[in-house]
Amino acid sequence: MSTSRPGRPRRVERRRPGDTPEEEILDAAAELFITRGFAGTSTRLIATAVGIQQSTIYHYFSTKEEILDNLLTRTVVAPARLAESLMRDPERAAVRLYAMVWFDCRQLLAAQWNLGALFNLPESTRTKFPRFDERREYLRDCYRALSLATRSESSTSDSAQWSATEVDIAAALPFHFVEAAIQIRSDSPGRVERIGADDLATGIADAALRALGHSGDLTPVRKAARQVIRQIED
Amino acid sequence: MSTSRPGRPRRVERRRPGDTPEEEILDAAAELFITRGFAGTSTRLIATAVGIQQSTIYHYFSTKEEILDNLLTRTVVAPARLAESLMRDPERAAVRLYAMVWFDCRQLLAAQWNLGALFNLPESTRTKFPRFDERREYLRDCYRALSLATRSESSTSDSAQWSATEVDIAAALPFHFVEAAIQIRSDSPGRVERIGADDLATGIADAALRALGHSGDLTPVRKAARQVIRQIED
DNA sequence: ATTATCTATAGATCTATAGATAATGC
DNA sequence: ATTATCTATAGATCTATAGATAATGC
Repeated sequence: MSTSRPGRPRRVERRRPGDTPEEEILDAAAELFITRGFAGTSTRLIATAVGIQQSTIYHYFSTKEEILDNLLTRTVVAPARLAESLMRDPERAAVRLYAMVWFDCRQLLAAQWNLGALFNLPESTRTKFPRFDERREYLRDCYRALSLATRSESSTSDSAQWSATEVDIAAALPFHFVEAAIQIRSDSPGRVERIGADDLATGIADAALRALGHSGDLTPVRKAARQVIRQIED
Repeated sequence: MSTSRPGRPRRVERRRPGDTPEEEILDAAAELFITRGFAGTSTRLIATAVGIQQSTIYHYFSTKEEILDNLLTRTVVAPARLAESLMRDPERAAVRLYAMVWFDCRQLLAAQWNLGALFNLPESTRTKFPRFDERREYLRDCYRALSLATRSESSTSDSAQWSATEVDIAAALPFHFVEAAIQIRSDSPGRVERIGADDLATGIADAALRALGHSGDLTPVRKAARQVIRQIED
């Protein structure tokens, strides 16, 4: 097994994680798109961060947009896959919603880069990335469906009656609470490191259930949710 | 009172809201920065949207960054002013927190453009805008302080004990729930129009209190919060 | 005289393409 | 022969400046 491969050697040794040049480029692009934006990151800057020449990028990606497309899609694939499983799971809605919020927050908080910040780039929302858009919309629908079901479950034991509008709004919120993880990580990365991705994800998932009117002790829901995730991951 | 002012006339008639050229430029820049990002918006594009030549912008702003600085600062001034008043107010913390969340969400949802989306531009977070950074940090601190105080108030009547970490995380969330208003508005502007800024702000403020463990009927808090805002606004 | 606008442009980018070069592998 | 990289560059931007011009106002 030789360490060297065919092709002209680089002038600079490799400095980025990733087994292939594609991975190295995506890693550098992720860091730069997040900190400087898409339009604010030149292909030359990405190349320099990888340690290759600007034009070498085009051996692997045919446009700059294709790089962003790759990054956007990979951040949304795992959450959407989990969501699919959860929609078929027989558990209570509260547990499934909790599992989804917790899993997605955890991924966003623990990944090497704060990839969720890419969702907020203006360039991501111009419907140039249909794969990403489709998966993200599906995710939003799952969040809404499970939120509505969770609300129904707890409305029986709840003292206060909610209006249709109140329910409609509350059902839209858990999806956006997940984005709070992204914001917290970009606003104060120190806090994330101090608290840890697991506990922070737990806090956000707790908040999602409470916002839907689930009062009282959440310990059983937390336990059941982790159990569900463990089952699905195997 | 003559309608025409000194100086060479424009080749195109005015098409933007705003009494001064500065306001016209800021209005166009807001729309474009939000939809295409800062680096993705050229000064030529802003000028075209206003109906002036590219270089005319530099008669009013000395750099492109100065335009963004203006927009960022103006979105954070009113919330910070309200926060200052609320920190001195004798009302219960829950009511003051509710008032702050409701007011800020409402402003973000009802303004002409979704200016809050500017916070998420990567260019906004590079500490190039000290006025904005300082006011935003102050706002975050106020949110945290009122959230902690709210939690203390309700912990006496609450069945479940919260750990220090749980309280720490929960206290950070209401600030980010306000950002959910921004996300909802950029993701689905139709929903905002259908529901209305007032009701959506109410739903988010409700969620903030519930996330802090405030269970039960929120009607009295809502009423008191609007009362507090009305007092301060006069 | 003062002002707001215009025209023109310098110098610095930036994306993507064309084609040369230096390795491996058969 | 195949491949990954390199060098070079065309053509299209983009920001900011210099200086001309067409109004008002004294």
